[in-house]
Amino acid sequence: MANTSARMLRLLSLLQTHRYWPGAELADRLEVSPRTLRRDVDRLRELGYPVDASRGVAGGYQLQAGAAVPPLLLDDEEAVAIAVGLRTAAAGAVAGFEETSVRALAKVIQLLPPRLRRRIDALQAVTSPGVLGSGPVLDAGVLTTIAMATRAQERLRFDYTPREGALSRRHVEPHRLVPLGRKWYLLAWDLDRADWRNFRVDRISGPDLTGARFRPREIPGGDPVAWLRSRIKAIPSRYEVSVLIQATPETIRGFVGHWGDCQEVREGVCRLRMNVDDLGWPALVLGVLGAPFTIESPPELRERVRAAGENLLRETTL
Amino acid sequence: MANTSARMLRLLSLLQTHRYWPGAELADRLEVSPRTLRRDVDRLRELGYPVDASRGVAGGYQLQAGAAVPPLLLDDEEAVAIAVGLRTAAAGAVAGFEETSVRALAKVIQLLPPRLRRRIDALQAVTSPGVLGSGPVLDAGVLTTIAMATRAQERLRFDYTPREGALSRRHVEPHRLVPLGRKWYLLAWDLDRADWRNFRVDRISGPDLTGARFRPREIPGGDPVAWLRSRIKAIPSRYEVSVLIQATPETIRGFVGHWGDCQEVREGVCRLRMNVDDLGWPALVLGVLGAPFTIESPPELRERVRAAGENLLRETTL
DNA sequence: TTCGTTGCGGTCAGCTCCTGACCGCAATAG
DNA sequence: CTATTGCGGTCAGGAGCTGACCGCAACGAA
Repeated sequence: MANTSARMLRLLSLLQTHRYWPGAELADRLEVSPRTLRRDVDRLRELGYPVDASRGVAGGYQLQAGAAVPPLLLDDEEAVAIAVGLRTAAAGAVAGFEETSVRALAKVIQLLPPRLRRRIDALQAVTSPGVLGSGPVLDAGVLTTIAMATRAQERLRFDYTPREGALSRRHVEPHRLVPLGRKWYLLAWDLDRADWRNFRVDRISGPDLTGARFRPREIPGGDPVAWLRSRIKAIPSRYEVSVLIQATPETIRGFVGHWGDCQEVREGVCRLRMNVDDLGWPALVLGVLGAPFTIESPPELRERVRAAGENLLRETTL
Repeated sequence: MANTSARMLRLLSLLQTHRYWPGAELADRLEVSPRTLRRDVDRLRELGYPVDASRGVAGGYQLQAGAAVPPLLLDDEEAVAIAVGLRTAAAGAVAGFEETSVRALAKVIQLLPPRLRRRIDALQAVTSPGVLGSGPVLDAGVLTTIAMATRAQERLRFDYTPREGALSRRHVEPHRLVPLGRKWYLLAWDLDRADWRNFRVDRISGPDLTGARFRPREIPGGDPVAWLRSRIKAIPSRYEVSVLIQATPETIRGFVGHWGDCQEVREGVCRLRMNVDDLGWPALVLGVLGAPFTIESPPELRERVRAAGENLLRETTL
């Protein structure tokens, strides 16, 4: 408690919160003399954390950005916000960040006190609406639990419903979570079958950490992603969509964000390209934009657009 | 360097990464005797970080979740993932979390080394698509800069384009960022006008931190949100959407997530309610679901859906 | 069961380095 | 110019850190 290390952490924490601190106040809070505070600040600087100081009336100390990421000292709210944000990103809201996000999430969650975990779970329903038509909605709790088990090298039990076949309880050593073609896969050593298996995360339910540690086995070939790709029968076929739209690039980007690439081909006309699994999404973008358009590819989109249009015009009485 | 504090941080960092560490290896890495390592572990425990130890062959140390959030020691990737996730959440991907997210984001960003900030900025285009039809797309960089200025109590200059009137350069003391009705507002003391003003963040461009500190003034009344509400002429009128859809609640929730409230009114028919600023979004939902529906309110939605349907059926050649 | 491995914690001597007090100096705002 | 605030040198005292050594307690494999 009266420890130097603890005091340094508290000092870092103080510097991370308010931003500008008079030296006297810091010294007071840390219950040391101003001289010792100056020494502590020096120590932080030696550790690589750039602490700025300004003199004169209303001078003070301030932690700046440095070369390394300093230990983040978070309060409850911030920690929850970070976890929620990461969950959203992991669920696919930010393309290309799924895996990194889920790794960071596992780290954060593991360190979080149980009460905060519960708060995050309670907010589970509040995850992003996903991307329309992006396929089955992933249970963020399931994903998180698996990520934690993978990270902690803990055996995992869960219920699995294969594409065809009945639900069964599995017992595995989770090896790695891989996002592939908009879906999450768990690559694991199946203890009952004594072999490597992959599982689609959206088919997993009721995951339980067993608490039993294991020594990670070597994945054959060494590259989990390559191995997974070779094993998955069908990566969901994707459509390459290309349409011309009579609108400004800004308007279009406002709707599709980064989910599509928008190029102006001539004054007032843009070519929008996107890769999707489901054609419902581009169809509706066209509908809601309400601008004249031409479908270049794929042909299936034309069918889909027609069907969507007819459905929209056919309001019924339920 | 050979400091105890530094060593404790390194130990915490090690315990946060791999998860299970044999004592001998930790002692080796920290270049101390095993006895000292045990003492360091004890110190961590005294500081409130629960470090588990298991004995026997393959024993080791492990950091568990405790009562407080320990200092998060992140590597570059994790830090970037967190920032990107928070940005996404702040941009409105997670309802109700905008403000908390932006506060946490400001904290994280400020501590991040410049090279990581650049990486995040480079990923700016990769923010979430927002919610379709949610209005103007917010520049995450602008929002972040303002949040940093607010947090750091630094004066801010930016270009502002009011709803009516010409662009002008402003110089303000940023007081608070408030998300209101799906838009962000900056509440600030305008230095040129010597009065409180509020600014819509999506009308702000080219924000610059001046580096000049200021002592925060008292907002009249003390409640920034209340003050802001009273000043904003028109909070964007919201529509209360209510539709009947012939589909299971699960299907509908899979698409709308938490953005709507879905109640089964009778077998196979649900009532979906949502509050939106823009009718494009509910129109999209109806279209993508592709199920029979009845619009209960508002009447404008019927127009909108009809227009979208007709537009879809009228492909042209551009 | 037995045995090896690994963590636990007491004790001790040595000494590092932390602390507070005191000082004069430098930068900054008004 | 002056008050305020941070900077850093020096010193003496002592808190507390370190490594070495010890026997003990879990744990798992043979």
